Amino acid sequence: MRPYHACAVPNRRSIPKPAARRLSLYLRELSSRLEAGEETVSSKALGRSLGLTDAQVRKDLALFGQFGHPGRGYAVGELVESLRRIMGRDREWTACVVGAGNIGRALLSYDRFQREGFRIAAVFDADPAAAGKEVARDLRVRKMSELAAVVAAEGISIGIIAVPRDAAQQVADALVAAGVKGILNFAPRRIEVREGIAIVSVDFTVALEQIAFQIAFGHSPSADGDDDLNEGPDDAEAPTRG
Amino acid sequence: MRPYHACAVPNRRSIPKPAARRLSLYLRELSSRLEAGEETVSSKALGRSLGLTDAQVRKDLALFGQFGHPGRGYAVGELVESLRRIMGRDREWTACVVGAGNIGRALLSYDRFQREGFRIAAVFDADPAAAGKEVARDLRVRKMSELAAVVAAEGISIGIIAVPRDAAQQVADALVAAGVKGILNFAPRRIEVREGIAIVSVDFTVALEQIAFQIAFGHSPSADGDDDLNEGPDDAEAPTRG
DNA sequence: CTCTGTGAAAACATTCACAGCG
DNA sequence: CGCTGTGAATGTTTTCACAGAG
Repeated sequence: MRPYHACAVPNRRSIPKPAARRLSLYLRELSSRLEAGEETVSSKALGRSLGLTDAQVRKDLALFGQFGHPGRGYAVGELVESLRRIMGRDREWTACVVGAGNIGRALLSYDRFQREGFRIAAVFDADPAAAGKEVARDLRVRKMSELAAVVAAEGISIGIIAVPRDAAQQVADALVAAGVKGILNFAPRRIEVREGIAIVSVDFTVALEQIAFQIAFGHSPSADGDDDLNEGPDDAEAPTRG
Repeated sequence: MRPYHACAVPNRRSIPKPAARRLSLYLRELSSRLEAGEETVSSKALGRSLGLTDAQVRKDLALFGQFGHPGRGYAVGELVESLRRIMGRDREWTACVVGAGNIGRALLSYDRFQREGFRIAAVFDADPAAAGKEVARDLRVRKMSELAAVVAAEGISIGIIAVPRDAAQQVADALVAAGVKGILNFAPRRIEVREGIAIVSVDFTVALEQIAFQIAFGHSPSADGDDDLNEGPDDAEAPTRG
């Protein structure tokens, strides 16, 4: 009896960064197929949907255990469950948004977060004039001075930065001091955090600029006519601080 | 006399994808230093600001020509100008947003696009009830049926997809048919376009999921305590279509 | 015969380390 | 000296190709 569907995390280290990003894609595609009633899927079919080779899919999944059934493929339900556990998606995450401007408010209205198990429990803004305003379903803007207390009280583990560039690092420091374990940054600059804090950045201007570059330069960077799905938001990890 | 500050594009191919992403970071940092009045900068200083090694910075810049002055560093003004030209940032780009929901509206209000030379000239929405509404400074929502005509009339070369998942591919096809050369996609799915069309995706849920994974897994993917700035939005290039 | 898991090979990207310019 | 540009060395990720399970 081999341990099919067994160990969730064999080595617990050395997950290639690109593979980590693709995990999200696998989970999404698999969830979609599960909903559609599919019971099994081959690495080839999965790869095709996502623009990846079958070998890539198998290597990635094999990082976490033996999920496949030779000759048959992967059991969709099983795999979804395993991936959810591996990625920490089997629990609810509580987050807060800092910055009640355009981006902050758009994120608060973004249903998908809620639906996917990311609950936004609080909004903060530095502008005293904004404090107290109801900015989304039963969420009032709070003062920055309340940050630490609210993070603790609500059990917030993820902070979302939606403030202007020049305030971003300061806000990040405050979030970390308040006890969050990860930060999603929308400000257009690099954020430094001490080791052990997860940080991922999403930068609209860089994204647009990449398009401009590709058009102006007349090529997809590297790999000419090749297909190429390059998943994953900008993420930054920096030790030189703290 | 060696051709300093000469050739803008030597090989015009084989720009490593990660390098292409870092170009945006260089330009941003350099612009900031230019504004601050700095005249020269070394690869080491530049790298330090961005969490990169000096060698990396030099390699990246050397892809496009000889910009540095041995013993002195890089002339900030010169380099900014060159990078802007290389990245196509020396001209204005005209874009349109499809989808007047939360994300679409937030993007329309995002001043930075305008300031950086990306002009959003039109908004479209499939909902007939939305048509005609003024959704941002002098921009009224247009019907999807007007897409092709408006793209042509306004000289729109970039389309921004801010519609729900299930409509995204269809919208992408319409944009390409209308003549845009690049697409920025905010819908949570992979978009396929024919070769020659630039596509970059930004996926909020994947971003959050990466944070959850890092926290749940208790590691930064690969490279343990190492510093690591991984710039760049998800981008997708797919040939298998059209 | 289909499809996985996985070593071995290839491709790709980063860092090192140094010659050479100013 | 300080600093660039770059070949050579190292490290990382992807692809290949095949043994073995069902």
